[in-house]
Amino acid sequence: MAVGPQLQHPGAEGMGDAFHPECVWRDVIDLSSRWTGPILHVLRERPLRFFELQTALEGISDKMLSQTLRTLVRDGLVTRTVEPTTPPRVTYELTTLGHSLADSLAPFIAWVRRHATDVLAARRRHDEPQSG
Amino acid sequence: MAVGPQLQHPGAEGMGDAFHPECVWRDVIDLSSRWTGPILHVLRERPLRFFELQTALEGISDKMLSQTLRTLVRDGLVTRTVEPTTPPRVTYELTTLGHSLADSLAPFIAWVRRHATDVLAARRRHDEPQSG
DNA sequence: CAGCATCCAAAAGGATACTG
DNA sequence: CAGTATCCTTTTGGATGCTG
Repeated sequence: MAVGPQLQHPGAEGMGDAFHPECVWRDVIDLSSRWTGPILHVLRERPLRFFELQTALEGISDKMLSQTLRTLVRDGLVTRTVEPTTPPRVTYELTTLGHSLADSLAPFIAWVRRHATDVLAARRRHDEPQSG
Repeated sequence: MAVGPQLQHPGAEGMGDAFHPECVWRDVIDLSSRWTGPILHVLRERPLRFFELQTALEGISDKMLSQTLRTLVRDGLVTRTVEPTTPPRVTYELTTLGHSLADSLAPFIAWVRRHATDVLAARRRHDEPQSG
């Protein structure tokens, strides 16, 4: 997704850097990763420990959870806090930046909740044989 | 991303169907596809022809453009109109549903515009060697 | 509990060539 | 112009086994 200036009408010269490959949103926040969105979303409510995230995100593997969390930490969206107990207790929490991102995703999530059935219905309609 | 009811606090029994695999947003609207978001976004301004989309979306291949558009049409988010001229003139346009989706994505896009530098800076800070 | 390493299967997606 | 078909590389991400 473009992160450049607002799109001029396509075809015009004014496209500017709106859609340069480097500006595609994927390079900034990788929503294309299966779990980035869900993790940001569950962390909105409160900080969570590793195993709590794993529970909340039914089906995520260790690998993907820690991998996605590492990216989020690296990008300044989530903090990782270790209490050096035995066993260790590691807590993940949204930063201010992460919160603002998660908030910006809320309308989209609400849209999916509200319109999932519409999309599914359209898909069914499209796929069913055009019999007379 | 969950499309179920609002998340209860994770770990509680009330998780309901919030994160069932079937409810992950990817199954409803595939934002994880590299081009779904960008296409929806450029179509917000006005209907576009195939080659106009290709121009606006610098770098997209024929294959990915037609493939992504087909999915969008199938899901009732975009209409495809063919004028049977020679050569044919095919126009893509957001449906009402598609517009509401694109609108719901706007805050996220605005966030990326505003905070891309923050993320990039955090990433640089994280990656640079922890020298003294 | 909180992970990392390795291996492997599946999906995404670009390049190229061809069609009505 | 507006695609489709095929090939092939890259990326994603699950499974399994091991560690402090």
